[in-house]
Amino acid sequence: MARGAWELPQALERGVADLFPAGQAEGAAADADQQLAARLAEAERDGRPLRVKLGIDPTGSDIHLGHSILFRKLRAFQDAGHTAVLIIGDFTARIGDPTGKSATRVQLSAEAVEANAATYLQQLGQGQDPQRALLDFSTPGRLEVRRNSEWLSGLDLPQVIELLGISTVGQMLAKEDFANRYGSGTPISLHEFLYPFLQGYDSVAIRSDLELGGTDQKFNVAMGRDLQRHFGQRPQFGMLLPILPGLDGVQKMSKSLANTVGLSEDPLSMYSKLEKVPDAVVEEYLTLLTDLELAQLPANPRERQKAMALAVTRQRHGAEAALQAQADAATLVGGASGSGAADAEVPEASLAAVNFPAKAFYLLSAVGICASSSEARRQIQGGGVKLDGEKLADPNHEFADAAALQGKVLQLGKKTFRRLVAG
RNA sequence: GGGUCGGUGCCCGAGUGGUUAAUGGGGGCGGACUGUAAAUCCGCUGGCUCUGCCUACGUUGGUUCAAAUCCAACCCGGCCCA
Repeated sequence: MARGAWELPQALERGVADLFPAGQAEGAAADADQQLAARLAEAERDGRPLRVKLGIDPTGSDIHLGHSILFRKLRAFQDAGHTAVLIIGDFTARIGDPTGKSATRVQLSAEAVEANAATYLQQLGQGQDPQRALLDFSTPGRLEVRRNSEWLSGLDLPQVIELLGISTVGQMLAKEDFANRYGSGTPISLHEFLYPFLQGYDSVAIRSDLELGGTDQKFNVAMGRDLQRHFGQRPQFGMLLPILPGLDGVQKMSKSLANTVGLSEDPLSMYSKLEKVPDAVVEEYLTLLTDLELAQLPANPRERQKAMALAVTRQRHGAEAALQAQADAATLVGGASGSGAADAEVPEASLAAVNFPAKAFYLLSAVGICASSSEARRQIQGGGVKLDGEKLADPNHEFADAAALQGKVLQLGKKTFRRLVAG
Protein backbone atom coordinates (compact mmCIF):
# COMPACT_ATOMS: atom_id res chain seq x y z
CA MET A 1 0.00 0.00 0.00
CA ALA A 2 1.54 3.28 -1.06
CA ARG A 3 2.35 5.80 1.58
CA GLY A 4 -0.24 8.52 1.69
CA ALA A 5 -2.86 6.37 0.06
CA TRP A 6 -5.37 7.43 2.66
CA GLU A 7 -3.96 10.85 3.51
CA LEU A 8 -3.53 9.93 7.12
CA PRO A 9 -0.92 11.11 9.57
CA GLN A 10 2.16 8.89 9.42
CA ALA A 11 1.68 7.56 12.94
CA LEU A 12 -1.79 6.32 12.11
CA GLU A 13 -0.94 5.01 8.71
CA ARG A 14 2.28 3.16 9.37
CA GLY A 15 1.99 -0.54 8.75
CA VAL A 16 -1.71 -0.54 7.96
CA ALA A 17 -2.64 -3.43 5.69
CA ASP A 18 -6.21 -2.55 4.94
CA LEU A 19 -8.58 0.30 5.61
CA PHE A 20 -12.22 0.22 4.66
CA PRO A 21 -14.27 1.85 3.45
CA ALA A 22 -11.75 3.88 1.51
CA GLY A 23 -13.65 6.30 -0.66
CA GLN A 24 -11.84 8.24 -3.32
CA ALA A 25 -9.94 11.23 -2.05
CA GLU A 26 -10.64 13.18 -5.19
CA GLY A 27 -14.00 14.35 -6.36
CA ALA A 28 -16.89 15.72 -4.46
CA ALA A 29 -16.94 16.85 -0.88
CA ALA A 30 -14.95 14.61 1.39
CA ASP A 31 -17.34 12.07 2.81
CA ALA A 32 -16.91 11.39 6.50
CA ASP A 33 -18.70 8.07 6.12
CA GLN A 34 -16.44 6.88 3.36
CA GLN A 35 -13.04 8.35 4.12
CA LEU A 36 -11.24 8.10 7.39
CA ALA A 37 -9.30 11.29 6.68
CA ALA A 38 -12.57 13.15 6.38
CA ARG A 39 -13.88 11.57 9.55
CA LEU A 40 -10.75 12.65 11.37
CA ALA A 41 -11.14 16.17 10.09
CA GLU A 42 -14.74 16.20 11.17
CA ALA A 43 -13.77 15.00 14.63
CA GLU A 44 -11.27 17.78 14.97
CA ARG A 45 -13.72 20.38 13.75
CA ASP A 46 -16.43 19.26 16.15
CA GLY A 47 -14.08 18.65 19.02
CA ARG A 48 -15.41 15.13 19.34
CA PRO A 49 -12.68 12.49 19.52
CA LEU A 50 -13.24 9.28 17.60
CA ARG A 51 -14.08 6.14 19.50
CA VAL A 52 -11.53 3.58 18.46
CA LYS A 53 -12.41 0.01 19.28
CA LEU A 54 -10.08 -2.84 19.96
CA GLY A 55 -11.35 -6.06 21.38
CA ILE A 56 -9.25 -8.70 23.06
CA ASP A 57 -10.41 -12.03 24.31
CA PRO A 58 -8.62 -12.88 27.52
CA THR A 59 -7.99 -16.48 26.59
CA GLY A 60 -4.37 -16.69 27.67
CA SER A 61 -2.24 -15.07 30.25
CA ASP A 62 0.50 -13.47 28.21
CA ILE A 63 0.46 -10.72 25.67
CA HIS A 64 3.15 -11.04 23.05
CA LEU A 65 4.59 -8.80 20.39
CA GLY A 66 2.10 -10.10 17.85
CA HIS A 67 -0.72 -8.58 19.86
CA SER A 68 1.25 -5.48 20.57
CA ILE A 69 1.08 -4.10 17.05
CA LEU A 70 -2.63 -3.52 17.52
CA PHE A 71 -2.08 -1.88 20.88
CA ARG A 72 0.64 0.29 19.40
CA LYS A 73 -1.81 1.49 16.79
CA LEU A 74 -4.44 2.05 19.44
CA ARG A 75 -1.89 4.09 21.35
CA ALA A 76 -1.19 6.15 18.27
CA PHE A 77 -4.87 7.07 18.16
CA GLN A 78 -4.75 7.94 21.85
CA ASP A 79 -1.76 10.15 21.28
CA ALA A 80 -3.65 11.84 18.45
CA GLY A 81 -6.34 12.74 20.97
CA HIS A 82 -8.89 10.03 20.35
CA THR A 83 -10.60 7.68 22.76
CA ALA A 84 -9.43 4.11 22.88
CA VAL A 85 -12.22 1.75 23.76
CA LEU A 86 -10.62 -1.43 24.90
CA ILE A 87 -13.11 -4.25 25.03
CA ILE A 88 -12.26 -7.14 27.25
CA GLY A 89 -14.08 -9.99 25.65
CA ASP A 90 -14.97 -11.68 28.89
CA PHE A 91 -18.15 -13.01 27.35
CA THR A 92 -16.86 -13.87 23.91
CA ALA A 93 -13.78 -15.53 25.35
CA ARG A 94 -16.06 -18.20 26.56
CA ILE A 95 -17.25 -18.96 23.05
CA GLY A 96 -13.91 -18.66 21.36
CA ASP A 97 -13.21 -16.82 18.16
CA PRO A 98 -13.17 -19.39 15.38
CA THR A 99 -11.04 -17.10 13.23
CA GLY A 100 -7.92 -18.86 12.11
CA LYS A 101 -8.82 -21.90 14.09
CA SER A 102 -8.93 -25.32 12.62
CA ALA A 103 -10.72 -26.67 15.63
CA THR A 104 -13.29 -25.54 18.12
CA ARG A 105 -11.68 -23.64 20.91
CA VAL A 106 -11.87 -24.94 24.41
CA GLN A 107 -14.34 -22.99 26.44
CA LEU A 108 -13.01 -21.19 29.46
CA SER A 109 -14.48 -20.72 32.86
CA ALA A 110 -15.55 -17.30 34.02
CA GLU A 111 -12.88 -17.30 36.72
CA ALA A 112 -10.08 -18.09 34.28
CA VAL A 113 -11.26 -15.34 31.98
CA GLU A 114 -11.31 -12.79 34.76
CA ALA A 115 -7.84 -13.72 35.93
CA ASN A 116 -6.51 -13.42 32.40
CA ALA A 117 -8.14 -10.05 31.95
CA ALA A 118 -6.39 -8.74 35.02
CA THR A 119 -2.96 -9.79 33.81
CA TYR A 120 -3.68 -8.35 30.38
CA LEU A 121 -4.43 -4.94 31.79
CA GLN A 122 -1.32 -5.07 33.85
CA GLN A 123 0.80 -5.94 30.84
CA LEU A 124 -0.81 -3.16 28.86
CA GLY A 125 0.46 -0.75 31.46
CA GLN A 126 -2.35 -0.15 33.91
CA GLY A 127 -0.97 1.97 36.70
CA GLN A 128 2.33 2.54 34.97
CA ASP A 129 4.13 5.53 33.57
CA PRO A 130 2.47 6.24 30.20
CA GLN A 131 5.91 6.75 28.69
CA ARG A 132 6.81 3.13 29.19
CA ALA A 133 3.34 1.60 29.06
CA LEU A 134 1.80 0.28 25.90
CA LEU A 135 -1.43 2.20 26.39
CA ASP A 136 -2.07 5.53 28.00
CA PHE A 137 -4.10 4.69 31.08
CA SER A 138 -3.73 8.05 32.76
CA THR A 139 -4.72 10.90 30.45
CA PRO A 140 -8.42 11.59 31.08
CA GLY A 141 -10.73 10.67 28.23
CA ARG A 142 -8.20 8.63 26.36
CA LEU A 143 -9.19 5.17 27.48
CA GLU A 144 -12.34 3.28 28.22
CA VAL A 145 -12.07 -0.30 29.36
CA ARG A 146 -15.28 -2.23 28.89
CA ARG A 147 -16.25 -5.86 29.28
CA ASN A 148 -18.60 -7.20 26.70
CA SER A 149 -20.52 -9.23 29.26
CA GLU A 150 -21.97 -5.81 30.17
CA TRP A 151 -24.22 -5.95 27.16
CA LEU A 152 -23.92 -9.48 25.84
CA SER A 153 -24.97 -11.39 28.92
CA GLY A 154 -28.22 -9.44 28.95
CA LEU A 155 -29.30 -10.34 25.42
CA ASP A 156 -32.46 -12.39 25.36
CA LEU A 157 -33.43 -14.95 22.78
CA PRO A 158 -35.54 -12.60 20.63
CA GLN A 159 -32.58 -10.25 20.43
CA VAL A 160 -30.23 -13.05 19.51
CA ILE A 161 -32.61 -14.14 16.81
CA GLU A 162 -32.72 -10.60 15.51
CA LEU A 163 -28.93 -10.59 15.28
CA LEU A 164 -28.80 -13.92 13.53
CA GLY A 165 -31.38 -12.71 11.02
CA ILE A 166 -28.93 -10.15 9.71
CA SER A 167 -26.74 -12.68 7.97
CA THR A 168 -27.10 -15.96 6.14
CA VAL A 169 -25.59 -19.40 6.20
CA GLY A 170 -24.11 -18.69 2.79
CA GLN A 171 -22.31 -15.64 4.13
CA MET A 172 -21.03 -17.58 7.08
CA LEU A 173 -19.70 -20.35 4.91
CA ALA A 174 -18.04 -17.76 2.73
CA LYS A 175 -15.79 -16.93 5.65
CA GLU A 176 -12.51 -18.60 4.93
CA ASP A 177 -12.06 -20.41 8.22
CA PHE A 178 -15.52 -21.89 8.14
CA ALA A 179 -15.20 -22.75 4.47
CA ASN A 180 -11.93 -24.58 5.08
CA ARG A 181 -13.24 -26.46 8.01
CA TYR A 182 -16.48 -27.34 6.34
CA GLY A 183 -14.68 -28.35 3.19
CA SER A 184 -12.23 -30.56 4.97
CA GLY A 185 -14.84 -32.22 7.12
CA THR A 186 -13.60 -30.66 10.36
CA PRO A 187 -16.40 -30.04 12.82
CA ILE A 188 -17.87 -26.60 13.29
CA SER A 189 -20.05 -26.11 16.30
CA LEU A 190 -23.10 -23.97 15.71
CA HIS A 191 -22.27 -21.62 18.53
CA GLU A 192 -19.15 -20.63 16.67
CA PHE A 193 -21.35 -18.95 14.10
CA LEU A 194 -22.50 -16.66 16.84
CA TYR A 195 -19.08 -15.20 17.47
CA PRO A 196 -18.98 -12.70 14.59
CA PHE A 197 -22.39 -11.39 15.59
CA LEU A 198 -21.33 -10.84 19.14
CA GLN A 199 -18.12 -9.10 18.18
CA GLY A 200 -20.12 -7.00 15.76
CA TYR A 201 -22.63 -6.16 18.43
CA ASP A 202 -19.80 -4.83 20.57
CA SER A 203 -19.37 -2.11 17.97
CA VAL A 204 -23.03 -1.20 18.33
CA ALA A 205 -22.84 -1.19 22.11
CA ILE A 206 -19.94 1.21 22.28
CA ARG A 207 -20.80 3.23 19.18
CA SER A 208 -17.49 2.56 17.55
CA ASP A 209 -16.11 4.93 14.90
CA LEU A 210 -13.27 2.67 13.94
CA GLU A 211 -12.29 -0.86 14.80
CA LEU A 212 -8.74 -2.12 14.84
CA GLY A 213 -7.93 -5.70 14.11
CA GLY A 214 -5.64 -8.11 12.36
CA THR A 215 -6.22 -8.79 8.70
CA ASP A 216 -7.92 -12.01 9.70
CA GLN A 217 -10.58 -9.94 11.43
CA LYS A 218 -12.04 -8.45 8.28
CA PHE A 219 -15.14 -10.59 8.39
CA ASN A 220 -15.88 -9.78 12.00
CA VAL A 221 -15.17 -6.09 11.60
CA ALA A 222 -17.36 -5.93 8.54
CA MET A 223 -20.09 -7.66 10.54
CA GLY A 224 -19.84 -4.80 13.00
CA ARG A 225 -20.62 -2.37 10.19
CA ASP A 226 -23.65 -4.41 9.15
CA LEU A 227 -24.98 -4.51 12.66
CA GLN A 228 -24.39 -0.82 13.27
CA ARG A 229 -26.27 -0.02 10.10
CA HIS A 230 -29.07 -2.33 11.17
CA PHE A 231 -29.34 -0.52 14.48
CA GLY A 232 -29.34 2.88 12.85
CA GLN A 233 -25.78 3.83 13.65
CA ARG A 234 -23.10 5.25 11.47
CA PRO A 235 -20.92 2.28 10.49
CA GLN A 236 -17.40 2.14 11.79
CA PHE A 237 -14.25 2.12 9.73
CA GLY A 238 -12.14 -0.98 9.77
CA MET A 239 -8.38 -0.62 10.07
CA LEU A 240 -6.55 -3.87 9.70
CA LEU A 241 -2.94 -4.52 10.53
CA PRO A 242 -0.86 -7.42 9.33
CA ILE A 243 -0.57 -10.55 11.35
CA LEU A 244 2.93 -10.58 12.74
CA PRO A 245 4.93 -13.64 11.73
CA GLY A 246 6.46 -15.46 14.64
CA LEU A 247 10.11 -16.11 15.37
CA ASP A 248 10.07 -18.94 12.87
CA GLY A 249 9.35 -16.35 10.21
CA VAL A 250 6.61 -18.41 8.67
CA GLN A 251 3.63 -18.96 10.87
CA LYS A 252 1.85 -16.24 12.75
CA MET A 253 3.12 -15.40 16.17
CA SER A 254 1.14 -17.52 18.52
CA LYS A 255 1.68 -18.95 21.92
CA SER A 256 0.60 -22.39 20.84
CA LEU A 257 3.27 -22.39 18.17
CA ALA A 258 5.90 -21.36 20.69
CA ASN A 259 7.26 -18.68 18.40
CA THR A 260 6.47 -15.67 20.50
CA VAL A 261 8.21 -12.94 22.39
CA GLY A 262 6.24 -11.98 25.46
CA LEU A 263 5.81 -8.36 26.40
CA SER A 264 7.00 -8.99 29.90
CA GLU A 265 10.00 -11.12 29.04
CA ASP A 266 13.29 -10.08 30.49
CA PRO A 267 15.51 -7.86 28.34
CA LEU A 268 18.07 -10.51 27.54
CA SER A 269 15.71 -13.14 26.26
CA MET A 270 13.69 -10.55 24.41
CA TYR A 271 16.73 -9.16 22.70
CA SER A 272 18.33 -12.45 21.89
CA LYS A 273 15.17 -13.88 20.42
CA LEU A 274 14.65 -10.83 18.27
CA GLU A 275 18.16 -10.49 16.98
CA LYS A 276 17.87 -13.82 15.29
CA VAL A 277 14.53 -13.63 13.57
CA PRO A 278 14.79 -14.70 9.94
CA ASP A 279 15.95 -12.00 7.55
CA ALA A 280 12.70 -12.22 5.66
CA VAL A 281 10.66 -10.74 8.48
CA VAL A 282 13.04 -8.11 9.83
CA GLU A 283 11.53 -5.34 7.72
CA GLU A 284 8.07 -6.23 8.88
CA TYR A 285 9.17 -6.22 12.49
CA LEU A 286 10.81 -2.84 11.99
CA THR A 287 7.67 -1.39 10.48
CA LEU A 288 5.20 -2.85 12.88
CA LEU A 289 7.07 -2.91 16.15
CA THR A 290 9.26 0.17 16.06
CA ASP A 291 9.08 3.79 15.05
CA LEU A 292 12.48 3.72 13.40
CA GLU A 293 12.90 5.50 10.11
CA LEU A 294 13.64 2.58 7.80
CA ALA A 295 15.55 4.58 5.24
CA GLN A 296 18.05 5.75 7.81
CA LEU A 297 19.08 2.33 9.02
CA PRO A 298 22.23 0.64 7.80
CA ALA A 299 21.71 -1.60 4.81
CA ASN A 300 23.53 -4.59 6.29
CA PRO A 301 20.88 -7.14 7.22
CA ARG A 302 22.61 -8.11 10.43
CA GLU A 303 22.75 -4.49 11.53
CA ARG A 304 19.09 -3.96 10.77
CA GLN A 305 18.25 -7.04 12.75
CA LYS A 306 20.16 -5.75 15.74
CA ALA A 307 18.66 -2.29 15.44
CA MET A 308 15.21 -3.82 15.46
CA ALA A 309 15.94 -6.01 18.46
CA LEU A 310 17.42 -3.10 20.34
CA ALA A 311 14.56 -0.75 19.57
CA VAL A 312 11.89 -3.20 20.65
CA THR A 313 13.71 -4.10 23.83
CA ARG A 314 14.19 -0.42 24.59
CA GLN A 315 10.47 0.26 24.39
CA ARG A 316 9.74 -2.29 27.04
CA HIS A 317 12.76 -2.00 29.30
CA GLY A 318 14.39 1.34 28.63
CA ALA A 319 17.57 2.23 26.79
CA GLU A 320 19.98 1.17 29.46
CA ALA A 321 18.60 -2.32 29.95
CA ALA A 322 18.36 -2.80 26.20
CA LEU A 323 22.00 -1.94 25.64
CA GLN A 324 22.98 -4.18 28.49
CA ALA A 325 20.97 -7.00 26.95
CA GLN A 326 22.70 -6.45 23.65
CA ALA A 327 26.10 -6.61 25.29
CA ASP A 328 25.16 -9.69 27.28
CA ALA A 329 23.81 -11.42 24.23
CA ALA A 330 27.06 -10.80 22.42
CA THR A 331 29.05 -12.24 25.30
CA LEU A 332 26.87 -15.23 25.83
CA VAL A 333 26.16 -16.26 22.31
CA GLY A 334 28.96 -14.92 20.22
CA GLY A 335 30.93 -16.24 22.98
CA ALA A 336 34.53 -15.81 24.02
CA SER A 337 33.18 -19.18 24.86
CA GLY A 338 32.21 -19.33 28.43
CA SER A 339 34.51 -17.07 30.32
CA GLY A 340 32.31 -14.07 29.70
CA ALA A 341 29.19 -15.92 30.60
CA ALA A 342 29.98 -15.78 34.25
CA ASP A 343 29.88 -12.00 34.26
CA ALA A 344 26.86 -11.39 32.16
CA GLU A 345 23.41 -10.91 33.56
CA VAL A 346 21.73 -14.24 33.55
CA PRO A 347 18.46 -15.34 35.06
CA GLU A 348 18.89 -17.15 38.33
CA ALA A 349 17.73 -20.60 39.23
CA SER A 350 17.36 -21.74 42.77
CA LEU A 351 18.94 -24.91 44.06
CA ALA A 352 16.39 -25.05 46.85
CA ALA A 353 14.38 -27.82 45.25
CA VAL A 354 17.38 -29.99 44.51
CA ASN A 355 18.11 -32.97 46.70
CA PHE A 356 21.81 -33.60 47.08
CA PRO A 357 23.77 -35.55 46.13
CA ALA A 358 22.48 -34.72 42.68
CA LYS A 359 23.33 -36.38 39.42
CA ALA A 360 23.84 -34.07 36.49
CA PHE A 361 20.75 -35.08 34.51
CA TYR A 362 18.57 -34.80 37.58
CA LEU A 363 20.01 -31.40 38.36
CA LEU A 364 19.04 -30.04 34.96
CA SER A 365 15.43 -31.02 35.41
CA ALA A 366 15.22 -30.12 39.10
CA VAL A 367 16.46 -26.65 38.31
CA GLY A 368 13.94 -26.28 35.52
CA ILE A 369 16.31 -25.93 32.62
CA CYS A 370 15.05 -29.12 31.00
CA ALA A 371 11.47 -30.32 30.96
CA SER A 372 12.28 -33.78 32.25
CA SER A 373 15.20 -35.68 33.58
CA SER A 374 15.12 -37.92 30.55
CA GLU A 375 15.40 -34.92 28.29
CA ALA A 376 18.25 -33.62 30.40
CA ARG A 377 20.04 -36.91 30.04
CA ARG A 378 19.72 -36.71 26.28
CA GLN A 379 20.87 -33.12 26.13
CA ILE A 380 23.97 -33.96 28.10
CA GLN A 381 24.70 -36.95 25.92
CA GLY A 382 24.16 -34.74 22.89
CA GLY A 383 26.85 -32.40 24.10
CA GLY A 384 24.56 -29.42 24.62
CA VAL A 385 25.18 -28.71 28.27
CA LYS A 386 27.92 -26.62 29.81
CA LEU A 387 28.72 -25.62 33.35
CA ASP A 388 30.66 -22.39 33.56
CA GLY A 389 31.67 -22.84 29.95
CA GLU A 390 32.92 -26.38 30.35
CA LYS A 391 31.10 -29.15 28.62
CA LEU A 392 29.32 -31.53 30.92
CA ALA A 393 29.81 -34.91 29.36
CA ASP A 394 28.60 -37.42 31.91
CA PRO A 395 24.88 -37.41 32.72
CA ASN A 396 25.58 -39.38 35.87
CA HIS A 397 28.20 -37.02 37.20
CA GLU A 398 27.33 -36.47 40.82
CA PHE A 399 27.40 -33.17 42.66
CA ALA A 400 27.79 -33.62 46.39
CA ASP A 401 26.21 -30.42 47.63
CA ALA A 402 24.94 -26.99 46.70
CA ALA A 403 28.19 -25.31 47.59
CA ALA A 404 29.87 -26.98 44.64
CA LEU A 405 27.43 -25.32 42.25
CA GLN A 406 26.68 -22.02 43.91
CA GLY A 407 27.17 -19.11 41.53
CA LYS A 408 28.00 -21.21 38.51
CA VAL A 409 26.27 -20.75 35.21
CA LEU A 410 24.51 -23.70 33.69
CA GLN A 411 24.06 -23.49 29.94
CA LEU A 412 21.83 -25.43 27.58
CA GLY A 413 22.48 -24.90 23.92
CA LYS A 414 23.37 -21.42 22.82
CA LYS A 415 20.71 -19.40 24.42
CA THR A 416 19.52 -20.87 27.67
CA PHE A 417 21.46 -19.87 30.76
CA ARG A 418 20.79 -20.15 34.46
CA ARG A 419 22.96 -18.90 37.28
CA LEU A 420 22.66 -21.32 40.16
CA VAL A 421 21.97 -19.85 43.55
CA ALA A 422 21.48 -21.55 46.86
CA GLY A 423 17.87 -21.66 47.91
C1' G B 1 -32.61 -41.42 14.68
C1' G B 2 -30.63 -45.15 10.64
C1' G B 3 -26.35 -46.67 7.63
C1' U B 4 -21.18 -46.44 7.06
C1' C B 5 -16.06 -45.21 7.91
C1' G B 6 -12.74 -43.71 11.52
C1' G B 7 -10.20 -42.30 16.60
C1' U B 8 -2.07 -44.32 17.23
C1' G B 9 3.16 -40.57 20.43
C1' C B 10 3.62 -32.47 19.66
C1' C B 11 1.28 -32.98 14.39
C1' C B 12 0.51 -36.10 10.05
C1' G B 13 0.68 -41.07 9.37
C1' A B 14 2.41 -46.75 9.14
C1' G B 15 1.34 -50.89 11.88
C1' U B 16 -4.16 -56.01 12.22
C1' G B 17 -1.92 -61.26 17.98
C1' G B 18 4.04 -62.23 19.82
C1' U B 19 11.59 -60.06 19.86
C1' U B 20 10.92 -53.43 20.42
C1' A B 21 8.26 -47.05 23.47
C1' A B 22 5.84 -48.74 18.46
C1' U B 23 8.36 -47.81 10.62
C1' G B 24 8.32 -43.02 8.05
C1' G B 25 7.65 -37.71 7.46
C1' G B 26 6.92 -32.81 9.71
C1' G B 27 7.98 -29.94 13.80
C1' G B 28 11.09 -29.31 18.03
C1' C B 29 15.79 -29.68 20.70
C1' G B 30 21.21 -30.39 20.60
C1' G B 31 26.15 -30.56 17.69
C1' A B 32 29.19 -28.73 13.27
C1' C B 33 29.15 -24.67 9.83
C1' U B 34 27.57 -19.17 9.34
C1' G B 35 26.31 -12.93 9.92
C1' U B 36 23.05 -15.03 15.51
C1' A B 37 20.45 -17.19 11.48
C1' A B 38 18.81 -19.62 6.82
C1' A B 39 20.62 -23.76 3.65
C1' U B 40 23.53 -28.32 4.49
C1' C B 41 25.44 -32.48 7.42
C1' C B 42 25.11 -35.35 12.16
C1' G B 43 22.56 -36.84 16.81
C1' C B 44 18.20 -36.87 19.94
C1' U B 45 12.84 -36.64 20.29
C1' G B 46 7.23 -40.94 26.76
C1' G B 47 8.55 -40.65 32.20
C1' C B 48 11.68 -41.81 36.49
C1' U B 49 18.48 -39.17 40.59
C1' C B 50 18.12 -44.87 35.03
C1' U B 51 22.95 -50.44 33.84
C1' G B 52 16.73 -51.13 35.79
C1' C B 53 11.60 -49.78 36.60
C1' C B 54 7.09 -47.50 35.15
C1' U B 55 3.22 -45.45 31.69
C1' A B 56 1.48 -45.47 26.67
C1' C B 57 -2.02 -46.66 20.65
C1' G B 58 -10.41 -42.79 22.34
C1' U B 59 -12.75 -45.06 27.31
C1' U B 60 -14.12 -49.33 30.17
C1' G B 61 -14.38 -54.36 30.40
C1' G B 62 -13.43 -59.26 28.04
C1' U B 63 -10.87 -63.40 25.16
C1' U B 64 -5.64 -65.12 25.21
C1' C B 65 0.59 -67.57 27.88
C1' A B 66 0.60 -62.84 24.95
C1' A B 67 -3.31 -57.23 22.15
C1' A B 68 -2.33 -50.88 19.41
C1' U B 69 -3.74 -55.28 16.78
C1' C B 70 -9.58 -60.08 18.33
C1' C B 71 -14.69 -59.31 21.03
C1' A B 72 -18.43 -56.13 23.70
C1' A B 73 -20.35 -51.76 25.47
C1' C B 74 -19.67 -46.73 25.72
C1' C B 75 -17.62 -41.77 24.24
C1' C B 76 -16.07 -38.56 20.16
C1' G B 77 -15.84 -37.28 14.92
C1' G B 78 -16.52 -37.49 9.21
C1' C B 79 -19.74 -38.84 5.22
C1' C B 80 -24.66 -40.55 3.27
C1' C B 81 -29.91 -40.88 4.51
C1' A B 82 -33.93 -38.80 7.64
